[in-house]
Amino acid sequence: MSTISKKIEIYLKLLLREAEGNMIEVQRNALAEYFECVPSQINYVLSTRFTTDRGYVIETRRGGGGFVRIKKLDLGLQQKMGKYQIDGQFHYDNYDTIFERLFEEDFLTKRESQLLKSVFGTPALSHLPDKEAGLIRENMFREVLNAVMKF
Amino acid sequence: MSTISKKIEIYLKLLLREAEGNMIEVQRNALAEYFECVPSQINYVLSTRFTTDRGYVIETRRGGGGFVRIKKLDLGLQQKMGKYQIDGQFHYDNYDTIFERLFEEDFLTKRESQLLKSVFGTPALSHLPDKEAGLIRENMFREVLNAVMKF
DNA sequence: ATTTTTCTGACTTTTATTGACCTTTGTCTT
DNA sequence: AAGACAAAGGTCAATAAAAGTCAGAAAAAT
Repeated sequence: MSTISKKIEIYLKLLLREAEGNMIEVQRNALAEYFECVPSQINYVLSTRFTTDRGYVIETRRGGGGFVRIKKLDLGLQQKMGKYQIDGQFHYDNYDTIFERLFEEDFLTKRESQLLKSVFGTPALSHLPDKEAGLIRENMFREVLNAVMKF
Repeated sequence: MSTISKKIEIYLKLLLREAEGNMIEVQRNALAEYFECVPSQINYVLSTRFTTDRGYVIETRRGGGGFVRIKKLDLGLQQKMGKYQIDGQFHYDNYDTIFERLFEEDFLTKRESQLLKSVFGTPALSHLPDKEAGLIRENMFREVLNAVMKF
């Protein structure tokens, strides 16, 4: 039993496989017309099947010349990054080391790791209680991992 | 899909790169005719893409021999960012713009600016009061400038 | 019979395009 | 010098061309 959503999903994934650079651009309205559905169904498909945790990144633009861009991320990278993930119990206390390791493992360039070290460094957060600062660094580090995986 | 506005933007930036002294002079009507659009669309492009925020200065003159002059500012990093520091009120909405600008000005790579945008973004500091978050961003931004200057 | 998933449409927001009308500057006539 | 006209560019509001949101209906799955 194949629903329209399923068909759209399959179609988009086909396009993705055939595309250069794991990336495609479609127009929501055109796609909806092609599949004879309402435009918002495209959003439904995107939000249920092309989610971040499945390794997709969606970017869109409204207005004249608008588009929907779907990027498929490299899962291998995600896996390899997995070991850096903060999962509640664990938290880092030495981010300098982490960023250096990320550099050595080629996830970051030298400059990138320097930049991050300076942002995470003491002066910026020094006026906060240690615990608070630690929490903020954790949150920021999560964002960093996220960003790196999207490269 | 590319819009006319986008094409005009690209064209002007191309001219700028090839021009002496980071400055070009065009005629609004001629440009509009070349791109087969109404003259006021040129103003639209200028006001949405060649803004002060992005480091451009527009001067115009009406009447016979009128022109539109577009200057790309090429100040040092210090001067450019000094502007943001002087008014002090770094509005955090603006950090995206700042990092994009730093990328456009070749102080940061695309990736670096993406990284920084994600670190400065809402999620990382969302649990803090706005004022506190603003202060932290300011401090971190100072560190970023410092690091960039050492590159 | 419920719960979950899919589908739909009304309403919103963002970005781009167009055109009617306005202002400034330069030049030509008288 | 004044006025008329031409040759620029400016403004703003209306419209068009996208995509987003969200709640409720319908269909499918359990």
